[in-house]
Amino acid sequence: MTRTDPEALAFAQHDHGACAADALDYARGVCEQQGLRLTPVRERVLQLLLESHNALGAYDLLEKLKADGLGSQPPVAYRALEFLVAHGFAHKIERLNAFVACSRTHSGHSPAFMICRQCHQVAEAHATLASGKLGQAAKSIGFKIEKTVIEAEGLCPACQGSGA
Amino acid sequence: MTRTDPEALAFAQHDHGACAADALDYARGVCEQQGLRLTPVRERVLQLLLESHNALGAYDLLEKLKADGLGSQPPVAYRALEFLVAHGFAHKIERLNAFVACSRTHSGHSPAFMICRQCHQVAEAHATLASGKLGQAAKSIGFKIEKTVIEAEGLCPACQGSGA
DNA sequence: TAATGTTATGTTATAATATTACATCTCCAG
DNA sequence: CTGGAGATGTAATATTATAACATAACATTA
Ligand SMILES: [Zn+2]
Ligand SMILES: [Zn+2]
Ligand SMILES: [Zn+2]
Ligand SMILES: [Zn+2]
Repeated sequence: MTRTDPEALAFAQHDHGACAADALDYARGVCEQQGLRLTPVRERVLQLLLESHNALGAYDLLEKLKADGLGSQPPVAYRALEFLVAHGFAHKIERLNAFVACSRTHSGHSPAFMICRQCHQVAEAHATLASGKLGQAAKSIGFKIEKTVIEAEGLCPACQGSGA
Repeated sequence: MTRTDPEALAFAQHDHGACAADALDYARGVCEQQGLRLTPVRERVLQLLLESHNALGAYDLLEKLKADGLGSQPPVAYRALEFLVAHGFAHKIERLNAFVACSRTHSGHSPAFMICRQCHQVAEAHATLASGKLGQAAKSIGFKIEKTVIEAEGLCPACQGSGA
């Protein structure tokens, strides 16, 4: 339940076992508090997402669920993802049509992502779009922003070193 | 070839006939200058995108191409779109898996979009992500941004009025 | 002009992503 | 218990996208 909240964790050296365990504990705690049901399928999908900082497609997850004896048809994966995304435990990366576990503790945050095109890791940062250039443009013309997709693609520090 | 460059044109009242005609002329000029081939299929797809400020899916376009006797299989549409996107005459809206014509004159710009969830119009603005919060985070951790996806979803001014 | 290489198009097939619809099961409130 | 709500299982299908290969159009130059 008590998690640190660094920017771009995925590209920093860190104890990922603890990183994943903390995130899972945090999700369990939030669900308990809010009366949400972190069912076996949902929890397993979150665990799978937490295994790395890479984005996983619904069908990648589905294969692993199947291996666990937990449903093998697309809706099983999509429904679990829908729950996780709706409650902020995971995010969809639109650029990749794939999903990552959330690495933050705030609920109701608007995340931004850095996607490494080489190692495919995805780091999450917090974006305050409303304050940026687009936010200003939106305000000035009267567009009411409800949700944002902010994804940067490029090379992570490690991959820049290794002859990219 | 000489186009004005307002922010969020789609949500402002404007002479859309001229808007589309100018964009097409502009694309023709750029192609001539740069030795790019704006072939019939490519030009037709651009025209179709320019007919409105709504995003069109590849299969929407394909139907219209078929009606024109211009190829009816997915690769025809996807290849034309690939050309248009590569040269900055169109953009993909990742959130919608659909495409819009570019409404700007700069080449090499990094666009941002406002998508109205009600009327489905898409307005383009110019985003300088590198200068915003995410840009700072990227710089501080050494992530090298090559491309950005910035899309805001919400309600345009007109749709806020009409009981949304 | 004819030969050649290159780019664009046409076409078939298939992959990858996502949703609809409906039957069944589980859990809890009453 | 029993009814209702939410979650899961499953089949079928829709939507988006690409791979692979054949042909056509166009340019260069012999
Ligand atoms: Zn980690
Ligand atoms: Zn990387
Ligand atoms: Zn217009
Ligand atoms: Zn609108």
